[in-house]
Amino acid sequence: MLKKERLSLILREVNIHNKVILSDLSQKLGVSDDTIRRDLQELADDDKLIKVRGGALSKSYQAYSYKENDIYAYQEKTIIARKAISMLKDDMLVLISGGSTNLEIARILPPELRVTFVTVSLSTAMQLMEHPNSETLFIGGNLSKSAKIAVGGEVIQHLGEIRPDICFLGVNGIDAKEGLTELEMEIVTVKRAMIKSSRKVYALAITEKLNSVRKMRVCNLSEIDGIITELDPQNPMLAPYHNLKIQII
Amino acid sequence: MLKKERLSLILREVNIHNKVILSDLSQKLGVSDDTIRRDLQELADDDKLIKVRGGALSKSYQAYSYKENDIYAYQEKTIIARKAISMLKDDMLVLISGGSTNLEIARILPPELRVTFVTVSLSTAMQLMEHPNSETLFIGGNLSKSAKIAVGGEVIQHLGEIRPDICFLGVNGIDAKEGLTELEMEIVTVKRAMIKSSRKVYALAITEKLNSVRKMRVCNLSEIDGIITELDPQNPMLAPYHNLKIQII
DNA sequence: AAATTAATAGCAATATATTGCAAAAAATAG
DNA sequence: CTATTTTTTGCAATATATTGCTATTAATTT
Repeated sequence: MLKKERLSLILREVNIHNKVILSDLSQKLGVSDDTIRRDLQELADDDKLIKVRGGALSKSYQAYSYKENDIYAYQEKTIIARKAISMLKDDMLVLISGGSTNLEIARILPPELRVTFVTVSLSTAMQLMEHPNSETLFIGGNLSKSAKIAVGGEVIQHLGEIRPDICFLGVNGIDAKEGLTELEMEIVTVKRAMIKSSRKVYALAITEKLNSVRKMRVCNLSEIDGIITELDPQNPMLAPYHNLKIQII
Repeated sequence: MLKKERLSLILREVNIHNKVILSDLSQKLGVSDDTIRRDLQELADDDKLIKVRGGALSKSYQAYSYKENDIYAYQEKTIIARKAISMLKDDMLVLISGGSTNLEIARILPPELRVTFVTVSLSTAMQLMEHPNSETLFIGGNLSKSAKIAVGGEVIQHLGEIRPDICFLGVNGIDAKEGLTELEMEIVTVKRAMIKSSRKVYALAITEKLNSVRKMRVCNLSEIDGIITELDPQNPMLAPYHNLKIQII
């Protein structure tokens, strides 16, 4: 049996039953536990399932048990959020993706700012509701359980109909050569549409995300206008990005 | 059984019943008390529940005693939610409005249920994201800060394009003569569109809301199919509604 | 105060993970 | 096709996690 076959069988199994037991799989497929373990690891790396001790759970099952609600790298994200906010002016139309850095922007938004936000992210929208002077437009569609954002054709179409002044894009992977990368195709599609519709696009990236590459490419860095990090723009870590004719903020 | 599964089940149990007894769990799940104790400890460390001597309480139950406004009349709403859920069958298209009773439905939804939800409410959508087997479609539009739901023409238009099997409508005011009433015109418009598009419409009303009238009328009671309350359908308080040829559940 | 019940800590048995490694299989280049 | 390189696989040794058990302590009830 080819490895690919095995992988897709495993994936099918986990999607049907919401869980798989490692030892069951190794027996059923006639390979060693180690092989299955590596398979599950690989699928987990690709975000296709959740690996747990002794087996795996489907991504949707995961919901109940492990939710990452702690705000990781909080300090860094606040710095990025402040830089981003300083670029906003009254009456702008601002497109804002999901992710915790964008959530932080929504949280620390100055109350007197009067802008209209457009978003596809439930959490971001929720936070924007707290702001007294801004309007929020939510672009609806099928909701992705993993990212909690609206995805699909309808979203893309809608994004094509607006022309935001600025877009703050949370990133999963960012690399000078490979550009912006993501884990899920659905999200890639939405982000591409966001980039296309906006006059200016800034990627928000904490140091940790710098020079990391995921499976799916969103775009080259030349297609966006700038990167906002928590570092000083002159920091040597940002050197690889200085040759690219994009702003480093 | 995988550990994560067990944790999920416990969390689910505690969310449905508001409390769990340690020994009940160990018996039901066929593991030792110690294991359950450690599980509860772990979930408590993750802030998913409140560990108490001999068992655990759900966080929302705890919240009930703190901030009454948030999860007011929690018990009653859970009863209504259970009744509503009993009407759902696999593969249904379910339109669900905002409000805390609908939130409760989303919260205690049986994991194995496979339905597609359509909603305009951010909070409801957020909660539905936790469900492993259901799809959720969010109808986007301008977000209303007070109700945290999408409103406006786009929403109305979209609602006209779907044909849900059933609609659970949270209500603000309900009265035998005046019908369903609301405080804001924007919401009235959305609710009317929801009623119009759905094959069956059920209003969710805790006793407290019965016989109350707000400024804006949504519809007469003859225009909906039934009322779900936490009371026994034969309860005298419901007498005024029995003449109306609509279901009392 | 005595009896009951639950929590804690330490321990042992078992199950699962990780790592490095070598053989086998597959892919690639010549 | 053959030789070479890369990937995949199973294995062994070691490390870690999970679980149930016991003894002890703490809390609660009678």
